[in-house]
Amino acid sequence: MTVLLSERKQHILRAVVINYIKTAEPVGSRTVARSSRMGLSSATIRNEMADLEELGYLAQPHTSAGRIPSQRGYRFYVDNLMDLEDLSDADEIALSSSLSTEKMREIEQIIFNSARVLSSATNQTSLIMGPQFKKSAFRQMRILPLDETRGLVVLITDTGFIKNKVIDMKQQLSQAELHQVVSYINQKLYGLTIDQVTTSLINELKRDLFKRLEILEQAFILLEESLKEEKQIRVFLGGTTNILNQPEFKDVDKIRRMLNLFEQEPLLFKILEESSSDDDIVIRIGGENEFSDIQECTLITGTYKIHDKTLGTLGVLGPTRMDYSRVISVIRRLVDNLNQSLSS
Amino acid sequence: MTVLLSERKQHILRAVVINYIKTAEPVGSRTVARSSRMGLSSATIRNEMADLEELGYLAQPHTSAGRIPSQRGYRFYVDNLMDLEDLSDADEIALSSSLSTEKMREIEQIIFNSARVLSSATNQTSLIMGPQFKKSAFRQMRILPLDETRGLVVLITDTGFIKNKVIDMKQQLSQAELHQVVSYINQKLYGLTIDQVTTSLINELKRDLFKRLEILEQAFILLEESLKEEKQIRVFLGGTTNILNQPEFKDVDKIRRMLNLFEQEPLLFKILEESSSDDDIVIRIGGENEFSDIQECTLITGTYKIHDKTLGTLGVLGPTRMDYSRVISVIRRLVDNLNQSLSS
DNA sequence: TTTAGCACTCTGAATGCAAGAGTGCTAAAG
DNA sequence: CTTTAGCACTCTTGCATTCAGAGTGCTAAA
Repeated sequence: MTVLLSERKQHILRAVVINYIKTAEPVGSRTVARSSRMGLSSATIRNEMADLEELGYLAQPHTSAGRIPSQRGYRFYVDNLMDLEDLSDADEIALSSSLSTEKMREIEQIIFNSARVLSSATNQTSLIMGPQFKKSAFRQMRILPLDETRGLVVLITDTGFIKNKVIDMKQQLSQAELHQVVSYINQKLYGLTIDQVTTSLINELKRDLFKRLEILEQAFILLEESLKEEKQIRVFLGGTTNILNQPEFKDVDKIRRMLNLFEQEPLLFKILEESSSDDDIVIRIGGENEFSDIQECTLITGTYKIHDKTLGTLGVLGPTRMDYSRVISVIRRLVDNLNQSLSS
Repeated sequence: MTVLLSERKQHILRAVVINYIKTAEPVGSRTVARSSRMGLSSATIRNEMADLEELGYLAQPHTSAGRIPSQRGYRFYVDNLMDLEDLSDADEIALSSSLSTEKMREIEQIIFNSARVLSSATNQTSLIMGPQFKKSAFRQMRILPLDETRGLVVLITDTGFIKNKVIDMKQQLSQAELHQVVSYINQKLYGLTIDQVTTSLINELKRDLFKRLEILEQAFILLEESLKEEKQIRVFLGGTTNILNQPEFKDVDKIRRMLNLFEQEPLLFKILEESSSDDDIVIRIGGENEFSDIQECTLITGTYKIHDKTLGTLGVLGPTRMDYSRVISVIRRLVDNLNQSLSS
């Protein structure tokens, strides 16, 4: 996989990719000859392009059409030819302003907002996976009496999740008793990730406490339900309609398959998880994706974290013909922003 | 607006509507002659259909095509001709099973699930608006100390909303003091709807208490933010891709406009609110809709409530050619179900 | 009042044609 | 040996034409 292409071929490949990204039309030799001012005639370019096709970097929709980059061509472009410019000042301003909308309080809101910004900045569909509840560490549980027979159970994790549920208590409970039970639970569970709070552990707790208090059964139900419920983590989508603007999706059937995918959260989750890594940014071009549904697409993802602990992944999904450079810059920017906003 | 149509015309109109709903093809005189066994030849039917067109109940896409119902035709059908059958046993079973998935705990989950069920039972896109936070009555506010410097503020309404926020307290606060403040607030706000808790009322409270305690500022922030944040109520969508299956949406441009609409929650909210009423079920056919974006669609909505207090609205949005009878039955069924599940 | 018959209209699919874009190849020029 | 000009060839796209099929409206007879 070493670089075997002559300087000139690289130039031409680059020109084709850039041009195709911009116009979505197969690009012909004339166009390349004109755009890359290397003083060569279209005939020469033609020969080189034929070679590039032979080597698998370009493809031809049909004889006598221009060339379009193949998956391999994009890959080579991304790895060797693309220059990553910083965002323009205008972009930078636009982004900051739509992100910094004062301190948003809910973590969900931050994520949701990011999805919106990401999609509108890239004109593609964006996906964001929020912090995973199950990987969060149990911090504490509280029970707040509401009236004689009811109480509010609250469960808090280190990543800022707050789950709650109103429960009916069968008997009245003294403050002291309540306090005792709750602190016992807290002591047992503190620091464990939600993943680690297994049903058997809960049952064990129950055994310890049940003899004394049958009342809190519903508090345990909250715990147990939390475990189940969050199997599928929420994935936020932005700009799902952007995909309709792409000329590669003018076929209703393709659109249907794509939108269908978007409605299946668990699948989206898998796709994102699959693509998340400790690396900076992951780029999956066409067939490099595991999932057959998106093998005509490119997925670019970044991972945001806090104190080296991975929180979630965000990314952009679009046709392989996308503005790689720009999308990468925007994702970088958003990852930075999330890292920062969430460290509070 | 009295019924001026002869028995026979009604029969024919009915046949046309039913047929068109099923096939999505303009229906011609031959088809009607065959399907409605009234022993008339196609020529006779033809004359009647010409009359019905004159009267505005039918329309012709072009000369020498069959007829399709006009908006007025649908309206007449819905008001006078449609017979509402109960759901088939099979449907009934399918619905019950997907609805009764044990007691779901979160109100949001119930709503969300209903959206899914509604869309898949009707093959259309469904919209559901949850209970309106702002119309809920303040029940109580609590502050739960977490550690020395932080506390959890919890806000509870009569419709089961639970809002919470972790706050930093600048100074430590004794249990007693805390209790005093909180119960003062509760006393002042109890029973008011969130709508009625205006900024000025909050400021008044602040004035009363500030002198004593500057610490709780953030608790007030929760209150204030709750007011702002929930301006746009969540609208849940189900089966947005169903619309792609309808032959009337085979144009990418229409699809785009539709999906775009779906991304604009505030608009959806308006549409639903507009269409909600104390009546049982509201049907808006084509141009009867206020919003120009959906004037090629029919919106059928039902309103669910608890103890005569309106909680929210749910509905189905699809092409004017939809299976009115079935959709109405399903919506009725779901409204009943929601009324019941939410009365706990 | 109903019906049979017929001319007429419109759609949609199939076909053919011309223009345009781009290629591949060959032969000449550098 | 590399580059370029020229040219024949291919494929798409848009446009016009044709033709069968479906359905109508009208007229005249039952």
